[in-house]
Order: sequence, then C-alpha cells, then structure tokens
Amino acid sequence: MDANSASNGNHDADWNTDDELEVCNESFSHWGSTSSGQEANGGFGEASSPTNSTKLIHDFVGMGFSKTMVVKAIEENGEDDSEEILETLLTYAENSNHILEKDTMLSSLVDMGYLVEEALTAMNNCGSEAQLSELTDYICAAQMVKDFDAQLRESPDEDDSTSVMTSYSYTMPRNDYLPREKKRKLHKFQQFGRKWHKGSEKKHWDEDGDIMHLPNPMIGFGIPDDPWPIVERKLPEVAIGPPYFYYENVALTPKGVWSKISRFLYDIEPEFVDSKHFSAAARKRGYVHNLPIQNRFPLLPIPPRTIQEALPLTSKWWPLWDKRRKLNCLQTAIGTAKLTERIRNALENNMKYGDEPPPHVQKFVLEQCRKWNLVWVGKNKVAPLEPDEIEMLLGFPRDHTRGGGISRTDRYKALGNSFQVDTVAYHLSVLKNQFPNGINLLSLFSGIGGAEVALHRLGIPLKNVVSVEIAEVNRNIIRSWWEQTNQRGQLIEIADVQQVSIERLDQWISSFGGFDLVIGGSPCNNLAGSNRVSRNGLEGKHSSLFYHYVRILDLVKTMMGRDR
DNA sequence: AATAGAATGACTATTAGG
DNA sequence: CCTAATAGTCATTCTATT
Repeated sequence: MDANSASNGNHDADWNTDDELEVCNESFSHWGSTSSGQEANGGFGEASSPTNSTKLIHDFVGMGFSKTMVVKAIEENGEDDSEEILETLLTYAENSNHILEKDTMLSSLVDMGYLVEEALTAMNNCGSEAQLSELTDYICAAQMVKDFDAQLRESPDEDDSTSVMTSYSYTMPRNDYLPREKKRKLHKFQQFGRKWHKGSEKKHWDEDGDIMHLPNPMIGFGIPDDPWPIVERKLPEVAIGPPYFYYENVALTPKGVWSKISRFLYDIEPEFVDSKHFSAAARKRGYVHNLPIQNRFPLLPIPPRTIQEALPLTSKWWPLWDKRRKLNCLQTAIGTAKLTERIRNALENNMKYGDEPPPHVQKFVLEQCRKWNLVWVGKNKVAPLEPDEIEMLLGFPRDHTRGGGISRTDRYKALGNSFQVDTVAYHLSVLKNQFPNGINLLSLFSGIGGAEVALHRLGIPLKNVVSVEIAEVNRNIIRSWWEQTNQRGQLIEIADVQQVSIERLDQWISSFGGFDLVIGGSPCNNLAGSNRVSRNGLEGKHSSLFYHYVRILDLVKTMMGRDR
C-alpha cells in the first residue's frame, strides 16, 4: 500500500475557495480540453480535391502510415472525408502502439516471475518509455523497502546519541554517501579559500572520494502515487528550522559539486528528482531542503504527462517510428530553422513509396529531435517548442513571461532557467497546513518567480516576499504576476544578492518577524552540461553565487535565534 | 546610414550507464 | 567500446528605429 495516497485527498477542496486562485485555475483550464478537430486546412487541401482512392492511399502512405492500415481506414470511412480517415489512422496508430508496447512489457515481467500488480505499478510509475531494466530495478527496490520495513518492526533500533550526525533513513541503500563531521563553520571557509589557489592541477579537490551518485529512478523521497513508503528522515540538528529552506540546482554537474553543496548546506542529503514524473518534459534536478517529507500532495490539476497529451496537435504529424513520449530537458537555446530544413530534406529525399524512411535517416532525425527537443508540426516538419508551450510544461500560467517588452529570446532564456512548478510545489505542499495564515518568503535568484507561483497555486498566502533577481525583465515578470493575481502582501524587489546585507536582513526580519522560507536556485551556467565554454564548476563566475545563498541563509538562521 | 537590440547558427566535453 | 543526455556561450547577421 502506498503511504502517500491517503494524504492526497484532503487538500484539493481548498483549491477553488479563493477568488484569486480561480483566476489562476482558469489559465490552466486549456489542458486536456483542447479539441483537435478544427484546423487541418493548412497543407492538406491538395489531397482532398481529386478524390480517387489511389491518390488518397499514396498521400497517407507518404505520411508514414502502412498501406494495409490506410486501406482499412478508407474502407471504414469512405474516400470523401480525408479528415475522418486521418483520425481513424491516428487512432489505429496510437492504440496499436500503446497496446503492443504495454503488452509485451507486461508479459516479459510476468514471465520473469513478477506479480501482475507489481509490474503494472512499476510501469505506471516509470512511464511508458521505461526500459525493462528500469522496471525490474523499481520492483526490486520496492521489495527491499518492504523487507527493510518489516525488519524494523521486528527489532526496534536503539538511538545512537553519540553522533551529532544522525543517519538518514532513505528508501534506497546507499553506501556512497558518507556525511562529514560537523566542523563546518570554520572548515568550510578554509576550504573555500583553498579552492582559489588551485593552479595547474585541475581536479585535486575531487580526489577525496566523496562522489555523490544519482538515484535511479530519480524520484527523490517520493512522487505522487508511488508505492514506496516514506520513512521519516532525521536532519542534523543545525539544519532544522526556522527558517525552512529549499535550494535547487541541476543534477548533472561536474564531479564533486553536489558533495560540496551538501556539505555547505548542513550535510543534508540532496533529493534528486526528474520532473518527467510530474510533467511531459524531463528536468533532472537536485534539491536540498529541511522540509518535512511526509504528507506531501500534488498540485491540481495534474498536468499532462506525455507529449501527446500536452501537445495534442502534434499527434497528426508524429511518425510511428518516433517513440518519444517525454520531452528532454527544456533549455535556454532552441533548434535552428536550418536544422528543420535539413531534417525535412533528409526525409523527403529518402521517403520511398509507401514506406518508412531508411534506418540511418530515422537515426539521424531522432538524434536531432532528442538533442533539440523538436516536435512534429507538419508533414516531415519538426520545430522547437513555442514559449507558451514551455510555460505550460513548466507549470506556469499561460503568457506568464509574455509582454512587458521581453524578447522571444529572453523568454526562452528565462524559462529555460526556471523551476518546474509542479515538482517544487509537491515538495512545498507540506507548508500549507503549517502556515494557514501565509508565509514570509525570502526568494533568492527568483527568476520568473517559480517559487512564488508554486506557493500561490498551493493556496499558501504570501505575506511579505523579498525577491532577489538580477535580470530586469524577470523582475518585471514577477511584478506583473504579483499585480495580476491580486496579491495582498508586500513585494520587495532587490536586484543583486551581493547587496543583501546584514543590515537589510535585520530590518526585514525585525519588521516581518522572520522569514518562514528561504528558497532559491543559484546559477547553473558553470555546472550545466550544455556549456561548452565555461563549465568551471561551483567556483565559476556565475555558479559561485551559490556561496551567497549559503551566506544569506546562515545569516537568517543566526538572526532568527538558532545556530549561534 | 548609424545604432541598439534581437535573432541566428555553429560550437564539445563531461558525465553516466550498458 | 558504445549510446545518451545536458537550466549554454559567442560572434555574426538581421531588423527596427532614429
């Protein structure tokens, strides 16, 4: 049984009670309700005028459908309405694809000796694109958790009060992560100084062996409706709030970066989550926080979790041999028009009569589609996502980044650097019961306000928000969102984290009575894999601003009376 | 025409896992 | 060895405004 689902029911009722929330709800209502029947004039007219069946067959086969399916569809619908035929063909394709894939996977698992129930749960949670090995790992790990749990109940453990660092009861066995002694304060700034003196030898500080490994599947301390029981984790004493804090960055960093981040954030083990479990696009991120991890609940409505559900119009053009159901990570740069043309040419020059393109062409096209997150928008035509589609995939209201004089390029950049709202909101949902009257928020590196949007969509009132964001266009986006959602609290905008001084913090804290949450994701420029120029790690020009997050969090903790 | 801002397209290495 | 993924940077070109 899953310990989670019991807690999912009690919060959704709150969703529509507030006026402001309804505005928000409206902007999401296009999901799932979009009908795909009204367009299809563009580029399709030629097929319907001389209606003889050979031409029809030729046209549809040219679109990538098999001849037998086309003939069958024409028999069913007659040859007058090409719209109807196309719909039928798409239904065939969808069904046969899904059923085939699902069925073979399920029977393989059952053949291997797993229970049908176990197999289905695993398939449900790992997504329809999951490999067999991923599914078996999932089932195996779930079994281990069960056993471990049973063992715990048999022999209640004795407390090891000798160590300040209490152990983490995470659901996966980990021998790779060894929390350090708590000599932090002095030690970490000594280390900080040492890094700057490194000269010729590049990776010296990675050599001490504490490399953090990423979990597989990447579901952190749990995702909605997953069967893994959540065990209470024990935080180091110094890490416990107030304030709560929540730090985020890319999961795939150079070696040693996450160990260091964790070391600076009170040795808390990062929670690595891939947002593909919350949305139709992947987003592998690490989160370090001191929030409770029990009784989380997801944002409603549940967003579409496949490309086909999120972007229904692309299904018309999606070839059978493109098996993608999830998008890759949404980045700041998009594919070029030249690439679209290259792909179109490759397909058209190799499209034999009534057949799929040859394997080497398929391979090339699929590689490029994955690399640049391209979707099918016409016959043999792929294109990058539109900004509003990215907004939707990330959980923002439609047109969140639109207007205010922001360029298309800057929208892509801002969105590519943002939170996935559903994922973050799931982690923050535990605050709702604790703060019925709202929270005071310190939001560092706010970007386009992912944290604010997540809290608002959770129905957690925002009392005082100090938002620190360097880009003016992003501050404009947050301010206009603040006004449009009729926030009653106060929004204080600061441009630079380096200007967040002790004096200012003291002033805010004494005037608000403290911050309830310090949230932020520091720049990943120098950590991200796509960076070919300056992937310098945590000490890079931008990414080293991480240390300001640590500085400010430490100050807030100290001023609020803990950790002295 | 001069200018600034926006758009374009070419540019790998480091991870992890099999 | 292989496949696969990856919140990006930069010089150049285009375009809108003056």
